[in-house]
Amino acid sequence: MQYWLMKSEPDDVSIDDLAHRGEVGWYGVRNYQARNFMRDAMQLGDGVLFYHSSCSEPGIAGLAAVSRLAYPDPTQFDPASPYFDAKSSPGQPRWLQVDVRFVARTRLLGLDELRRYSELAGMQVLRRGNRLSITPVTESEWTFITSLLAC
DNA sequence: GCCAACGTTGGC
DNA sequence: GCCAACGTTGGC
Repeated sequence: MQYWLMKSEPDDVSIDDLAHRGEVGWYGVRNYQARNFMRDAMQLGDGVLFYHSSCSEPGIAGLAAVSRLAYPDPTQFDPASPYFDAKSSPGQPRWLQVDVRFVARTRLLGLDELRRYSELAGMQVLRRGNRLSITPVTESEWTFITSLLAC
């Protein structure tokens, strides 16, 4: 069992969208490091901090869980998709996704607030210039954040 | 295999 | 819209 922070642009898929749909495919990852986390490390039931990025209030907006192991991301084969990859093929898919299911909506735990806790100072998402859309979260970080959000 | 150019991410 | 950070591409 591991824990992850996964970024989504709320204009694309927000925590409310996930709450409404129950489960979504995490399509559109086009970074090898993030893909490898999904392929090699994610397990069913892993905890996910659902993070809203590229928006007016970036931060953690809810909780989710990995509900399906890595499988090919269908958008890579769709010429109409912005995530189309001509160098990928169904026989040799380059990009993968997992499914995540809704667990809870939380208050928005903003980036500014996250930065205030020394317990979270090591989080990858807080590092300057960080762009990785999926990052591992330690058990102590997970425990700290979920207890904050339970209040 | 180096590295400059380029593109993307994402906070501000 | 700006710009820092950094991953990717491609010429050599």
